[in-house]
Amino acid sequence: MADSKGGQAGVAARTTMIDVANAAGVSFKTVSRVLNGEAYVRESTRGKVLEAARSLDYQFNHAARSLRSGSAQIVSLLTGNQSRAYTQSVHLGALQQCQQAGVHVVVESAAADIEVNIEALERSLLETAPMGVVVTPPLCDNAEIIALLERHHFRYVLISPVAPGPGTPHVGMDDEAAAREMTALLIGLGHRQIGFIQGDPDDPASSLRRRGYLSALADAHIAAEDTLVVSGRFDWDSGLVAADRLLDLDDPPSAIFAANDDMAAAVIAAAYRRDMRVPGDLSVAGFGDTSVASVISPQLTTVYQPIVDMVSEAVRILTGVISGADVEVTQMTLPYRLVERGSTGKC
Amino acid sequence: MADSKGGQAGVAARTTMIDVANAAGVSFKTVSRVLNGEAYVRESTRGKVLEAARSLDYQFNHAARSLRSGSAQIVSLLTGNQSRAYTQSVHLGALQQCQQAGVHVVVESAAADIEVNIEALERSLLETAPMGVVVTPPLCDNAEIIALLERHHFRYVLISPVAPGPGTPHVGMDDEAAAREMTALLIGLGHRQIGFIQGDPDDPASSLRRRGYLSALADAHIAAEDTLVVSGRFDWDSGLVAADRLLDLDDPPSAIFAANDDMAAAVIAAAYRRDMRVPGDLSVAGFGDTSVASVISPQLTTVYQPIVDMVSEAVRILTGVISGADVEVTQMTLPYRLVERGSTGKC
DNA sequence: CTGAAAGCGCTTACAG
DNA sequence: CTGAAAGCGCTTACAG
Repeated sequence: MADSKGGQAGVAARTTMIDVANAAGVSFKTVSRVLNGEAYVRESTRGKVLEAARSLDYQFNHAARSLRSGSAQIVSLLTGNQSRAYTQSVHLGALQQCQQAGVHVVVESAAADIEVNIEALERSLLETAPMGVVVTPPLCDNAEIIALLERHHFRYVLISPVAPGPGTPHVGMDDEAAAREMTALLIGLGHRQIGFIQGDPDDPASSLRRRGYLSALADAHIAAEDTLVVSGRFDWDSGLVAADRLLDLDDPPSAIFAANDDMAAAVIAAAYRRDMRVPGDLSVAGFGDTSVASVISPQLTTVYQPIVDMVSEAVRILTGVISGADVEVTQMTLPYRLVERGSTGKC
Repeated sequence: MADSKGGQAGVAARTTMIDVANAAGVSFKTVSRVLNGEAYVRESTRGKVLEAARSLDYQFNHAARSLRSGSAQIVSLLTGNQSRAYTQSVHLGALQQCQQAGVHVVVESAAADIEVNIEALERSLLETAPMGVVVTPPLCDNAEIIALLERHHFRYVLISPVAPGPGTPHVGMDDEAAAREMTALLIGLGHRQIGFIQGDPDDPASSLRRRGYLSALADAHIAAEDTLVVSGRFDWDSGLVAADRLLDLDDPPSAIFAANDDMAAAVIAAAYRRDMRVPGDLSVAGFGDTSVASVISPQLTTVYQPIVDMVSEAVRILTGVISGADVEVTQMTLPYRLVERGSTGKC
């Protein structure tokens, strides 16, 4: 009775900018300004609006925005030449979060030969006018791409960059710590002669993992031997070649740690071809916990890498203009996890 | 000069329902009716509107609809317990198409024990009120689920059902023909003693593939032997057991065709454990062309199954109310493709 | 079977 | 730094 305005009793009407404006004592236009991160809003006003939005549990209406603004919000996904499993995970993470934010995903895949395509990329980005760009490995460590993004003032978040500049928004995991921990696990099993297969020697992620490997050896006072570190290119074939190099050594390793699962799978294949048993004669560890890890024999001991979540968080940073926090969090390190399966055993 | 109405020259204004209405000579409300598939529209009117929409290349504005109607459009994804790779592909296909249609995806995963969960599923579906439901294997052949969907008049599309009722909307591929062709490939390589590893014997998809296998044998006048068909459960472990059963036969097969890639990977593992070479001593073929197929040694000869596309098409059927066609296409068979890699060779 | 009016929740200019 | 007005393209009742 007290409230005789329209609206059905019991049905909570959606909270709109107008409600937030009333609660904050400003016009709804000001609410719009704050929520869109526009300049020229007094700091105290901004605080009141954010506080009101939070206490009313205000949900932004993306449909209304895109109807009025006449253009869909877009997040661009810059992907390089990773494995199929990796790329699928990246797409999934982006799509999941974007659909929730009412944002569209546009995939810009850059081939290996960046130099040739950088102009096409620039044109496409300018045309698409994304509200943000997610840059995945190995592109996230490409100075030319970062420079391009900076030049045009695109907002962006890097996934798993090795050397992000100070303040550069990024989401990743601690590759070095993960590799160190995995190496320590092997050492704990009694292995002293541990081989490491990296990706391209100058691949950023790969070098972090190698660093972790070396530091675990140092921690255990095991001398690192150059011959025990060989290079692949992250694919299965190169992993096979690398494994053979290690197993052909005069003093071959009793355990091999590969910088990704595909190469680790190849190590197991190489062992079988030599009638070596895994883990009886050779322990094998991978990195990534991709789907291959659980469908090879024996199943692979590896590091779970939260790719879907990393990309998801990156999109959240890009799309989440309304954050309660005073300082927006734009750098995150997500937890990894060691997954011990059948491919590793005591020495 | 002739057109002095507002709007910037050169910038094509978006085509709206009003434009379509003018072109068709009806009110825009009628256009809305037609495009939403409402009843009570004269057939001739419907035709005119559809024709006008097509010739003007009208694009429906989802933002406007959800703003006005106050609720997001939702497609539900009913997924059972398939492999991780399969599920990821399903999600990807749905998300890709839904984002384009401005529709949200809600995932309803049903555990193996349907009976227990059917009520929860019903409640959730009623609450979500999706505009359509995509049902993936093995749920797509569950009579109880179909009955539930029919009872509440949900629109739905089945993915790869084995025995869809007449007129039941579904998207799939010809599993039987694919299996027949793969078996014929093995026969063409000189194999006569060919083992087959199915999933659960009563799994619908599995039985189609077995049928294809048997019919290829018949085509080649090769007598089928019961001992050469063994059952797994689609996972790696069961594939290993099944492979051992086949290889332990007095007259073991020279080739083994597994009903999915995971089990085929296990066959290769089983062969290595016996010091058999693949394909030298044993040819192995899989089904699916999932990511594992290219990261095992040797790489797997298999059947490419377009899961992402199948789900994508299913969503398109569910969301695409405006179809130019007079009769809406709700049944599709997508092409498969044999992928010959290193795991098969001459006998 | 078809139509005229109102309004969903925002952003876009424009004005102070 | 802040606000009042108009309108994006549809759907919802309601009326014929």
